[in-house]
Amino acid sequence: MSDNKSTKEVLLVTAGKLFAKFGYDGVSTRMITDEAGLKLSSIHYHYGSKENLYIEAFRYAKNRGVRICFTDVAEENPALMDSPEGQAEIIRSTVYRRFHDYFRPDRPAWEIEILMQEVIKPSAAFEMLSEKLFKPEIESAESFFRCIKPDASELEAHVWTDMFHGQLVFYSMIRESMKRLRWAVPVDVAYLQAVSRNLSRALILVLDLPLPRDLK
Amino acid sequence: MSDNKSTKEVLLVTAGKLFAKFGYDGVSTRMITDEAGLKLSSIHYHYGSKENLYIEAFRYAKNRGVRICFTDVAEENPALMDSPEGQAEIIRSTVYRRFHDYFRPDRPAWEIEILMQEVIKPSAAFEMLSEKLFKPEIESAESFFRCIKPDASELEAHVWTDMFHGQLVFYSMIRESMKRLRWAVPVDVAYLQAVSRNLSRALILVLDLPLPRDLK
DNA sequence: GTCTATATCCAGATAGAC
DNA sequence: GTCTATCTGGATATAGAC
Repeated sequence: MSDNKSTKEVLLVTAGKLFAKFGYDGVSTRMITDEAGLKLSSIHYHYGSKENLYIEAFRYAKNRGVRICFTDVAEENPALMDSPEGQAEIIRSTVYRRFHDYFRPDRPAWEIEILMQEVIKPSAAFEMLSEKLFKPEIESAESFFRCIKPDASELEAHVWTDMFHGQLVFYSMIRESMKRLRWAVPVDVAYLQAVSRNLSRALILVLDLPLPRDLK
Repeated sequence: MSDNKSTKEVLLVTAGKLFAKFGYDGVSTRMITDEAGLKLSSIHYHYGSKENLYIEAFRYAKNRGVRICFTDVAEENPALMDSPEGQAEIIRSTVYRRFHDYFRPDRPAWEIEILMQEVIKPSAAFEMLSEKLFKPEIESAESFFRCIKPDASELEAHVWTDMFHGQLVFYSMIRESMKRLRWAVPVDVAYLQAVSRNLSRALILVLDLPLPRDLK
């Protein structure tokens, strides 16, 4: 048996990092095994094929993290839904926690990037993803917005939802090019906290809710 | 000579569409020529290499459209900078015109997508782009924000700028997956008008400027 | 379980007839 | 300018020794 499990995991994580960075087509099996200090055939022994290795890395990334949505926060403290101040607080808290979940420094960036790649360039794995990961997410946000603004059109609820998810997708994917465009200003924890704060303010103001004290 | 120019153009547009959709690595030269109804060697005759064809398609896309920025609109009517109402109007107008430029129905989507791909997955062409396309764009937005909010931190100016460009990148890239996630709600002209309206409102409110009448 | 060697295929590019 | 035929390299995957 030797350290079977360890080798398999090393392959998965090494592959995950590379797939997240260069995309499925941009990574060769040799790149993965060279990087991992293993031989080419180890991929086929442990995973059968490159595609299957991708799917496993993907699944692994999908099952990590917390990914709290608006409705989860609302359910934690239902009284918040009753006042505009409480509704604003749900938004502030959800945005903050989601940014924290996605971008906390001890979380490998590839785990988010490999998921976001699918949104931008859907592959064969997209259906699996969209049902279990994206759709519940989107529906939660939309139902929250429609609940606090029952007079809003369906279109408006979509657009508000997109504003949230759009920022998450954007900052997950553009860190490399940001490094090259604004080398003096790193997209680090402080930067993303400012983004989170700004996004909360934007959503709360656009929804015509009162700003919490610390967002004034 | 025969119809030399026409063949060359057909190759460029066909390749551009495919590169925008599948990325550079995701497209083979044979895919391009099959799609165009031509033979493989036509690429090398007219463009020398696959990479060069990509760069030419890229250049072509880069040189189309208008891409008005905040400072352009401000310069068109300098008096607007003097009042908060005018500043809000600059934002409204810039966002509207930019969305119109990017997403108007008679504009082939690939011309935008091939540019945005570079932001998400920078290639060898990135430097060429970033100097002439992205950097001026970013600097224009930042200098506008710093001009109307001189007390804001550098970080805040960046974050506001990102909110604008983030939405443009997001809606340029996610149309395919949106089709599959929210098939009942097409991301069409009406949708993108709602997005533009919402983004204007968000920027104006976040900057603490007065909302124009039609955005109330 | 991991290695080497190899099979098979498809990519980008080139040569040369027409 | 466009074609067919071909070169060369790199890709995924497999076979079989250890």
